[in-house]
Amino acid sequence: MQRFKVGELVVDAGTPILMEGSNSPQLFTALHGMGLRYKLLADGKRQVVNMIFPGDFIGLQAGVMGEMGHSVEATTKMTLCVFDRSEFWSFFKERPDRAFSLTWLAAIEEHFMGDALTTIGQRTALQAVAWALSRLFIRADALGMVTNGTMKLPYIQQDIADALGLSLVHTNKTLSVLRSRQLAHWTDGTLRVPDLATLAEIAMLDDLSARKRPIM
Amino acid sequence: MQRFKVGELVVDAGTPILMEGSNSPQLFTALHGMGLRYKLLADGKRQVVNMIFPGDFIGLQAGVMGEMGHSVEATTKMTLCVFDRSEFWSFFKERPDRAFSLTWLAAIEEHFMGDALTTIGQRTALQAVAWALSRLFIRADALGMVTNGTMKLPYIQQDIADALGLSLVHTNKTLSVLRSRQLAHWTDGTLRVPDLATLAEIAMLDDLSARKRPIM
DNA sequence: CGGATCATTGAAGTCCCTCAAGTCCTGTGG
DNA sequence: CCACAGGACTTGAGGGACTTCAATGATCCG
Repeated sequence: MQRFKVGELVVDAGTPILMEGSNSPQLFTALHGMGLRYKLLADGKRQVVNMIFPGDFIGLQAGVMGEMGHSVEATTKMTLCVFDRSEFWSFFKERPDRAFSLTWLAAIEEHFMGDALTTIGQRTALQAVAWALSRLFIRADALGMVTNGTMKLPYIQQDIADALGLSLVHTNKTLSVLRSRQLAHWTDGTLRVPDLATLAEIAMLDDLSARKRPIM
Repeated sequence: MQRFKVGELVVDAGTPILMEGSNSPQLFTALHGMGLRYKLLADGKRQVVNMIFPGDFIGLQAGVMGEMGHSVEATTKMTLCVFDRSEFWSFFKERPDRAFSLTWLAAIEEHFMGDALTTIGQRTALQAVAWALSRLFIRADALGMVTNGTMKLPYIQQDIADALGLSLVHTNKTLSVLRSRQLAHWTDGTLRVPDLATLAEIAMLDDLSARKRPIM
């Protein structure tokens, strides 16, 4: 990958990285920090499409379709590995193994979004929040970001609300239910999950293992 | 592609094609007919993830991850082009251009699902139904399946309801609103859209053009 | 100290869901 | 040929999960 790497980029929390509809000349891999993918509607409503963890590839749609379907923003300070979009094609020709990995990543993303769709469409608020926290926790655990059953979760309640299609108020109340049931304590940017099995059961999550991901 | 093509398959309406969690040895491209991608929840709820049109590739997730994230079912009689999953990798090595197309398709799918997520999460029932019908109509138009402002739409109301996370009853009532406003008449498997611009405006759809798609 | 952001809580309202009938159509079998 | 069952669509009524409105407290910062 070094051949295609242009450099590294460090951005502050809150920095926009890619804009929906844009055709960025640069693609990224998140090295440190966390971010947010989201779409904005004409009336100002926001749908959070996904959370970005270290290792995530950013800009696949721009690379292959020439246009992003969502915006990307840093939630914490992030450092990004920068690639040149113009090298994208030669990448496919010269490194079929890496091209395969890229497609794999795209498939994982599609898989996740089908799951998210099911959550928003079919799960209740309690199930949905439990689902979101479970997924985040499992993902973080696979990355070694969990110690003593706790992890850094640097988002605000509005982010989760926008991810689940719920109002901020109801998200808050739902979180407090999970807290009172001793299933998930998320305060001050730290999430503690004492009983993942029960949380996942509420979420109707059938697979507690993290999906294997290729790294770009 | 002929090299990888194993044969053709004709299935009746209602036939399951791929199952969630399965690792099918075969991948498909839809040649004729229409289908449905969906996920089932433990409590029996169903989320329709996408509608399948002629030209759609089926089984990418199985091809690359070894496991489908959703089930696929034929809604009408379908004829499928069958590929061998075991050839998938050599495909990437020998035909980087086609591999690129495949990734492109995956990106399009991801793009669509982000849009769908936004619909279910943020749009009202009326906007959501308008969005769904607009998308279907635009997609069909791009495939030449629209004549005189009408197209075949061989789904039932429950399918759309499950796609939008709405109840059947409310979907029905919302459809009748669009009908009374002369914006979309969908009866007997035929959809007529006399005023796409207005329908799309209700849906807060900003792009009336169909996305260019590579064919596998 | 004023302003901004975020979390929290109570109260009122509404969009949508569930329940319940009833119609229409098709296919099936006596 | 008619009775019956099943599936899809339709419509009304009531209830509930969630939204919106509103106010408060906590924390941080220039």
